[in-house]
Amino acid sequence: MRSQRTVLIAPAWPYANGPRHIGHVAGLAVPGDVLARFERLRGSRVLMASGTDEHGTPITFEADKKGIAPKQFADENNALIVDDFVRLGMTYDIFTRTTTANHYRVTQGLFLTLYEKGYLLRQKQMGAFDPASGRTLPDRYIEGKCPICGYLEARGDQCDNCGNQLDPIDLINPHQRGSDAPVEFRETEHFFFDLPAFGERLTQWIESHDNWRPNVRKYSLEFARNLKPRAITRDLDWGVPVPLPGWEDNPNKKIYVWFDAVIGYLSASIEWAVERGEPEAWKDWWQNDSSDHYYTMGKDNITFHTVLWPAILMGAGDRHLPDDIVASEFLHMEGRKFSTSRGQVIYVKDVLDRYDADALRYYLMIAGPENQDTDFTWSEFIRRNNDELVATWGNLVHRTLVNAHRNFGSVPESGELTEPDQALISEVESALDYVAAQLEEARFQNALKHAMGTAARVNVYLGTEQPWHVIKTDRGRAGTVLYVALRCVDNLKTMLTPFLPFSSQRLHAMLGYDDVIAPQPQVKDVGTHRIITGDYPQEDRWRPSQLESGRKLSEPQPLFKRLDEVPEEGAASS
RNA sequence: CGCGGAGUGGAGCAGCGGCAGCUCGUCGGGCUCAUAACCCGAAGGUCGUCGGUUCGAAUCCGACCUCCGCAACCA
Repeated sequence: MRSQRTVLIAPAWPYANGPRHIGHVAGLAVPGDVLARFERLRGSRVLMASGTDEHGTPITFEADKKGIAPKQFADENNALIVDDFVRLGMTYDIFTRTTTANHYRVTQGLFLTLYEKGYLLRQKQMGAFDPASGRTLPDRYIEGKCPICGYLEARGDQCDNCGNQLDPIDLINPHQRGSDAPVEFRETEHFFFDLPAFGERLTQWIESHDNWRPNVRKYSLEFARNLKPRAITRDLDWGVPVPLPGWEDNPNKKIYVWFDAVIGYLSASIEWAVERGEPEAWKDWWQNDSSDHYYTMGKDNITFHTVLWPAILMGAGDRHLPDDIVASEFLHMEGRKFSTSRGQVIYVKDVLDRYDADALRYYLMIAGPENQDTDFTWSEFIRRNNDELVATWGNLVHRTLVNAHRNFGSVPESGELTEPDQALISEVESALDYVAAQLEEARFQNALKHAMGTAARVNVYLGTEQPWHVIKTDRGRAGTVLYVALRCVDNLKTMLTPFLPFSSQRLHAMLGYDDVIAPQPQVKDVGTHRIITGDYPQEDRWRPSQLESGRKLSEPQPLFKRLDEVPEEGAASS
């Protein structure tokens, strides 16, 4: 009897400044969904909560360029991202937004708690402003002549020519990026979060997590060793209002986007609980020592989840800290880093318009940047699909089902099992345990490779036993071989369901089952906004197949499509 | 000397102290139930460079070279 785990899956919040490319979903969304599906399949109580991150200067900047309000810009991008994620089969229990009343309330509540406990410091600093709007200008939105090397287009934070770190106020002739608009420097007052107050606790806490990937651990420790108070308010008209007298009504003071974005994990959990009519249910995850919290993200987001967010949680008190930080590296395309500004992008939508979600999910999990930066190429995508997904797994399923369906129409009776029969079954069944152990540690590639390798073993078994020959002379034995193969396929289906939910559900039906093994998310309108949610079964089915003889098999259809065309490079770029 | 990651057969990756592995590709063979799919065998690497520790190093240590990331907004 396995004890039920209570698991929070917290994929990083995509920024609503445009559609998502495949690098985004490789790091945060797909790994999170694989974990969530796996945990639900083994009966864990799962809450997967995320949403779009919609505040901050870049949103206002992009909205201004398009001549629309920030909220409208965020609305449009949220809709695009929601669409991508639903098509990818991301089973969020809730995927919401940072522009909801609930999120504002939770963020302001945490702000006030930290304020009352004395963790927020007021400090004056020099800030850069756009004189026209009064908004903060982030360093990288300022350009000017480098005071060190004289390069004309040095950015406020760094000179791309000489590589020196700069302060925007030192630039000669500073102006706003992409225009001649002037930059104004003036004194401004902000709240700073007293991170140094948590330095020691953070260091100890990080050191205690030897299960984290080494780069996450080392990088975070280094960061935690050198903490400075960090601004959590900005001069901006777009964001969560600062909940203090004199600030609340100031149209140009808002909470800094990084602070409100990480709070989303908690606020979304609360929204989910309220939405389902159990307003206290979020506490089972957040005020429960024995729950497990997995955060999935790209490597550039590590310190937000290992230092800043934990510090906020420590400051607030009585909230569960992250348990595992599943940070991926970066995905490049055709040798170059993805870059929206350079048009070097493949959007999720463009892939899904042409290929099945499972093909993309497979590629991202088997060849994605789990341990190091990897390079996405179309030819490799096609090859992985054809040589691995179609040839190994798809073909095993198809040849097994075709033989069984054609000759028996249902799961055949099993005669006495030979030693090879039993050896194969036990090998496949032990793969269930191995894959589970790997997934528990977020070692996706190991898990998936092992499952695929096991599928190859079943192909060898069929090649050796040759039921299509044996049936001419010994129908009983042929039936037994196919029974063994079907049971193995059934087990492999279980292992692969977290990775390949769409095809696994179809296979499930072909094997004669009529229930849902791989549920899919839905979009729900909750009045003020739309969320991704779903009703996902959570029962322990990560167990050896009990496939019974006589179960009717339906007409087998190929699980995956073989792809012939290699698209031209950049075909999906825009 | 800012900090952290990574450099392994043609391609993509795993291994991280004990004869160098996997998938694909290539070559040869087998099979033909299956989406020209499946199976067997072979060739191919002095594991970025140089030095050190060790009975023994891809694996530990040092130096160097190359690539990537870094406090928000391209994950």
